[in-house]
Amino acid sequence: MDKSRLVVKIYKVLLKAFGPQHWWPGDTPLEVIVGAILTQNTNWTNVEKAIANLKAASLLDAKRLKDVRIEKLAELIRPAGYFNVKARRLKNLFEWLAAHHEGDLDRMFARPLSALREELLEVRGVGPETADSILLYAGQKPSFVVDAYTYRIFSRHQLIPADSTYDEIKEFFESSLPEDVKLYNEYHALIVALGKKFCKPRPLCAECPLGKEIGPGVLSD
DNA sequence: TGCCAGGCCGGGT
DNA sequence: ACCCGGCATGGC
Repeated sequence: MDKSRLVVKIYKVLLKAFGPQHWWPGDTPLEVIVGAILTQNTNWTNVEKAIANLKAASLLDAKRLKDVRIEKLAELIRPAGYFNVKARRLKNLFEWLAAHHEGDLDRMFARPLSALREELLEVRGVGPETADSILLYAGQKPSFVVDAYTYRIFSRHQLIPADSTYDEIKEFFESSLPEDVKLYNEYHALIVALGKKFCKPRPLCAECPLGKEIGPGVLSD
C-alpha cells in the first residue's frame, strides 16, 4: 500500500475506533488562540481552569490581554502551569496582534496562509505546533498540526524516520491528504485521542486499535 | 508516588 | 545545527 493510502487508512481506523472528536467547536477564535498557548506541554483540563479564570475576569479580549498587567495575568492562568512563561507569551502574541493587525483576528487571518505562519513564528512563545493550531483551529486554515503523539505513533510504526523534523512530518501528512480543513482538524484530534490511551512515552501497544489494523508498532523510540 | 500532559526558548557545545 | 535544562500545575 502506498504512503497516501496508508495515511488515509489510518485516519479511517482512528475515526472508527474513537469517533468524531469535534475539537474546539463552540469556542471563539480568540479563546482557541489562548488555549493554544496555555496547552503547551500541559493537560487540557488544567487549561480549562485557566480559561475559566480569564473569562470570569472578562479578559478574553484582544485589547485587554494586551493591556493587562503581566502579574495579574500570570496569577489567573496559574492552573495551566508555566504561568510566568505563558503570561509573557500571551502578551507577546496580543501585542504583536495590536501592532500588526489592529488587534483584529479577521484582519490577521486575511493574510496568505504561508506568510501568516512565518509571521506567527516570529512571536516569542509561538512555535510550529502553536502556530499551526492557531491557523487550523482558530482560523480554519488548512495547516496540519504535528505534536509529540504524532511523532511517537508514526515513528514507532516506522512510517516516518526517527529523526524527522516538525516540518517534514507536517509535509508527510499534507502531501498524503486532500487539503481539507475538517479532515486536518479531525485527524490531529484523533491522533491525540490514540496517543493519550496507547502511545505514552512508555509504550502500551498491546491493545492499540491501530496496531490491530496495520501491525504492531516498534516498542521503543 | 512518580509519571505524564495537545512545547518552546536560550545558552552551551 | 543540534542538545539540554528550565519552566509548574494537577490527575491518576
